Amino acid sequence: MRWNELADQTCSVARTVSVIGDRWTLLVLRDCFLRIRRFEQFQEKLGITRPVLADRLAKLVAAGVLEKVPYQLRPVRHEYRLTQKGLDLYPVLMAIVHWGDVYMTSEAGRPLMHRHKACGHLFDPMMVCSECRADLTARAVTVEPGPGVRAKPANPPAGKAVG
Amino acid sequence: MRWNELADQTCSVARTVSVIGDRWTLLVLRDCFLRIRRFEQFQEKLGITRPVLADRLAKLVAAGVLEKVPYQLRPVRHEYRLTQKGLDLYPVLMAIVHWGDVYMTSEAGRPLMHRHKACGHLFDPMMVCSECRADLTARAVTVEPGPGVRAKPANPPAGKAVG
DNA sequence: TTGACGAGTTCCTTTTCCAAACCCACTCTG
DNA sequence: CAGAGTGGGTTTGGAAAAGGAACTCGTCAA
Repeated sequence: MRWNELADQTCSVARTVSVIGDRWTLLVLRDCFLRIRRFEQFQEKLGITRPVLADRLAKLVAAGVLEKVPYQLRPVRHEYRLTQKGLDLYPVLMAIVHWGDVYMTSEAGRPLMHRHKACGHLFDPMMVCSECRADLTARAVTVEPGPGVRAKPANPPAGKAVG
Repeated sequence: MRWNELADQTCSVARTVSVIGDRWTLLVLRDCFLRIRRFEQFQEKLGITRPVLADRLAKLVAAGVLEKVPYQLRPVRHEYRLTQKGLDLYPVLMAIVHWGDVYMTSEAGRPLMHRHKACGHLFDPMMVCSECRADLTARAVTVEPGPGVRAKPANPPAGKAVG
């Protein structure tokens, strides 16, 4: 299966992975959330090669995750900003950061802390059920087919998730 | 930067990406959460080639995300199960699924629905602040250096996240 | 008119990935 | 007990992607 076939699958994970399922793309997005916006900044901070960076940025723009905004004319220069679609990837990035903080941190401790402006506290991200707001775990969830199940269901018709 | 250098970075995203930042790995994990456990099942459901599947499973086992458990002897056969470390990737997968449901779903609707056993409702996953339990957005969070900032800080010393 | 800057391209080498086929231990069937 | 079947992988080359360094293209400033 090639990258472009992924997007055609009847599975939200496959479709999302077709956009962000690449190591460099995820690192570029991390930097976007840390307010990096310009080609040279990305290149220096990431240590990514220029051709790969140009390719990833173009793909993210094509996917509607970033937009290219001119910040000066003569010569025209652009910066890359997260769109709302891109901002909505925040939970994905935060979930990744949190897992890394828990399982991949050196003895020195986590490299970055997060503070919630609204309540003022340092916090960890938590995933909860939208209906009852209880903490979510894999074992507490079952899956059911939705209206979009069709053709080649990469997902099974039904069943518990994990056991 | 090569894959193995990623894990050495002072950044939880980079470290996590060194484990799961690969399209096949994410799809394998998706299937793990859907209770797929055996080599042949993964291979058939994913359409992944055998060498790549063997490689990804071995890496996930090495990373402690999956464990190889014998389910029969003579001939000995193993299945791959999520460890606690692997189960804790659930928020990452759910965040990915949710974003795909919102932005990548065809007109037919989402392919899979999730039901929370505890409350009985179909739900969406939400990310909230562990301290005040309010919904989290990128704009509501600032980052600060933690104790693990050192050497080559791939993260800036401080600053708001997005604005 | 030479340099510098920002944002990319081009070109070539090295890795990594993929597809099909092959292998191996063991069991079952005739 | 020969041959086929099963589960779980390797081996082997060709295709795609990543890495590295240099080059291009407007524009301005010295």
